[in-house]
Amino acid sequence: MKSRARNEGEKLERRQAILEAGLRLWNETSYGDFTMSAVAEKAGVVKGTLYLYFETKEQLFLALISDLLAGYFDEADARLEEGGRWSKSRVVQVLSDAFAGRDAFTRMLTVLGNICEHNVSYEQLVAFKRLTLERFTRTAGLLRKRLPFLRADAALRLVMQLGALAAGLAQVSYPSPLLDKVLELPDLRVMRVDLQAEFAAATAAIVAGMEKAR
Amino acid sequence: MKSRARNEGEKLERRQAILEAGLRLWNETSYGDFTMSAVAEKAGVVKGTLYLYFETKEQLFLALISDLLAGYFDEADARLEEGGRWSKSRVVQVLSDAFAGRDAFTRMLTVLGNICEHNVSYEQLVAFKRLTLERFTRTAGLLRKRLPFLRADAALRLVMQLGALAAGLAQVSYPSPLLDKVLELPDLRVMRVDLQAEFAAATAAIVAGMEKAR
Amino acid sequence: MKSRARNEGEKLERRQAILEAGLRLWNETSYGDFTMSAVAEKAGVVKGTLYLYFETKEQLFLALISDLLAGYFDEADARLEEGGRWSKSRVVQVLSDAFAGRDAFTRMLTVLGNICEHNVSYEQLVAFKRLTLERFTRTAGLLRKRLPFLRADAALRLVMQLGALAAGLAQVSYPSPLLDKVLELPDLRVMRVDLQAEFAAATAAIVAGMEKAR
Amino acid sequence: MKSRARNEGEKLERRQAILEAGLRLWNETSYGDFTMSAVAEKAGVVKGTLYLYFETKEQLFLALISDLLAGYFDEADARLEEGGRWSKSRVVQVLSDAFAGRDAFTRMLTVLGNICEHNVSYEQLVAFKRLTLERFTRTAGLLRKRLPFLRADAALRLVMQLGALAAGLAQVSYPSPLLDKVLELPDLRVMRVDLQAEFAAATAAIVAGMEKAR
DNA sequence: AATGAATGAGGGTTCATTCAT
DNA sequence: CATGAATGAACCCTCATTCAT
Repeated sequence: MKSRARNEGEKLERRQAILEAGLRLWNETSYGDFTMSAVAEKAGVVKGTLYLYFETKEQLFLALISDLLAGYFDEADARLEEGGRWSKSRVVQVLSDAFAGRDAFTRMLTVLGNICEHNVSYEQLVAFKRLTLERFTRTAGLLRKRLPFLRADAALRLVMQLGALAAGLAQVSYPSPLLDKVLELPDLRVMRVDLQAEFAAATAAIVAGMEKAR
Repeated sequence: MKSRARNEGEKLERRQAILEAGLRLWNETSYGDFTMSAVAEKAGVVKGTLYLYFETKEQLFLALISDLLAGYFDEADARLEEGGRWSKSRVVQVLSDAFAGRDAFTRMLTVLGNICEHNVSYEQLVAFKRLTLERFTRTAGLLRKRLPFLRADAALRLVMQLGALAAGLAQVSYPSPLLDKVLELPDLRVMRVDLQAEFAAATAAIVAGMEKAR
Repeated sequence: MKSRARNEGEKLERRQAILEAGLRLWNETSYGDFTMSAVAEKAGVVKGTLYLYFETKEQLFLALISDLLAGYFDEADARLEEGGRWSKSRVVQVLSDAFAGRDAFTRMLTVLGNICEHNVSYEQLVAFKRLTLERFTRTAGLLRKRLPFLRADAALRLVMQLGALAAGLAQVSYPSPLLDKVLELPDLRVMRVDLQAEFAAATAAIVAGMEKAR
Repeated sequence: MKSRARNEGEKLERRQAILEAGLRLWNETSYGDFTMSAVAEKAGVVKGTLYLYFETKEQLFLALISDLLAGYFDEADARLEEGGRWSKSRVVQVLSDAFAGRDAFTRMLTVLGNICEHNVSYEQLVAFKRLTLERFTRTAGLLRKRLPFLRADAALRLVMQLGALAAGLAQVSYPSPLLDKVLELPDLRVMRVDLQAEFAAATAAIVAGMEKAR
């Protein structure tokens, strides 16, 4: 990729191209193998170039996760704004459906904590947390429209709990090849977790419980 | 610690001493600083010695988490077996109380996924998953006694969901020093999570929801 | 600084502006932090532009040192040409006074050797050495007028020795922050060196010795 | 070099072997090419091994220079303790003779300042400065015996000034191949400096001057 | 059984320089 | 003439693991 990004727009494109390369890599490997060398290679770029667009590996990663986060909430929000009759189960469906095909996102939730511990600047972290909060808040607002029994603070809390739930389920839902083999043992098959299904079930329970609690 | 472990019993003791050293280290540092050198130093032993008792770093870590896991469930189970009147809220209380003072455990849930992906043998992983399943099952059984509306499969599912929830909440509950500073910003304070409280709330909702669904 | 230098004069001006920026930077940082990016930034210019005026970093540095060298000798020479009665001690005074406020110069002597070893062209080096020799010779001539016992070769030798002395003293006179702290230890305080004072003392001794040797 | 250093003595030997490799490298290259990879290669050892013996590159370098410093002063001191009649010129001779064959040492003086600025710990720097002061003091003591007109403080000052002189002369005495070619030009030949000769001349002058000043 | 010196492969990052625009 | 994105080579250093002792 020798062509140069000449203006602001092209710089953004290049940045995006790097992120896409990072995403492709992430889809193939675990965090341990997510190295800057590998990202550079995937992007057809030299390692140093990466540092023109991202100050550290962690910042790149944070940008990646920000995009994926936005992707999930964009879809969920869009569907929450659709018309028709709304029931609890439809809400649950929407929220869990939005995970479909977003393995990269959910797997990333898994390592998020570890990333934020190192090599990210205060400003970057603030920006990321603000972004997260913003999306949480927006979605919480939509949820209140669809689930009128929710109060404002309960709605935000619900989103945060669902986020944690998704992150936790992700931990066990994406077995490494080895774990995958392990879970083929008859007695262990029950430990297999289908993120979407389990998320839907737990979410349904939480929502139902919240309504009951009023 | 130059004395040699001459028999099986002494070997086990030494192994346990290493694990305790590892735990002490884990209480002081993050996964990034959890190096074999550091464990060895804490144990008053030399790096090579570690490999007489654990094939890899990950196996050591898995042993550590197994102990902590057992610790949590030992407490929860013991309290679930106590007498008196049982209500949903008492169950919830017991489950969330058992997290108190178990930061090492919850923090470890955070990195569990990443560990299991690398450098652990098939047998080790089988053993770990079997152990987990065993504890899950036992506790699920106790829960059925305390929450009679639960069916067998629902009880196990509940335990797994709660496990995921705890892991997910842990991700956001143990901020690094930097993140801690970030979360002092007034607008971001709401992103702070108290693992026990949030776990209790979500668990209550899930349990309530499950009862309703019958 | 987007305006273009259209003619020879403007090119020289721009070149000078870069050198001044380099000097400002040098006054703030050590050689390790003297990067082309930093120079460019200080000059309000882009990295590539630097290379329109200087072939390499070292050439830029050499130009900088040439200016500073000239500055020192301009002052010393001017004062050596003043009237009045001349004594050895007045000569010594003049030579050491000229260092006052020239930290940038003396600090640069410190790295001169390392620079000349790399990345400078034959022509550049010839030019620099000729410049140096020229200034040495001119000042040596003035010294002969003020210290009549000096012979021509002795005068030049004196200047060269004083140059070396200054360079050597500079090495120890500009402690890094860490070294500065080290030299606060009572027993090490004696290792602190005041360039001007020490230079004056040694110069006085050398001059006296040369007179005695006749 | 696969054999292992088994005990303290052998560790010291290995450490010494690394330093000797470093010295050999230093004799062939400039500081810019003095990399840990190169040292490792010269020592027939892997890069990581170096870090078993030295915490940083700079510490290794400091150890190297400490050895060379000791070497110079060992020789100078030994000769200053010899019997016979002592004159100023014999003292001067001894001090400048001790530089013979010590190019590595004098060249190192050249970069000393730059090294101490980075990546050396407080303790290391203190140790190095104490070592230096110790040798300075010891030699100053011997000088007083040989040059009875020297007072204690003057003797130490003399040593420090001679040190600076040597460092400064070294800067110009070890031309890179390119500079060497430059100094073949007839008009620049006079800029060539013979460290020993020039050091002797300046030292003679300083000593003479100090005597005169009493 | 215990040691700990040595390995080796790579980690992230920096920077002088180039060259397409 | 000026730009600045891209390069590429090297930098120092880390660490899980091995194996001679």
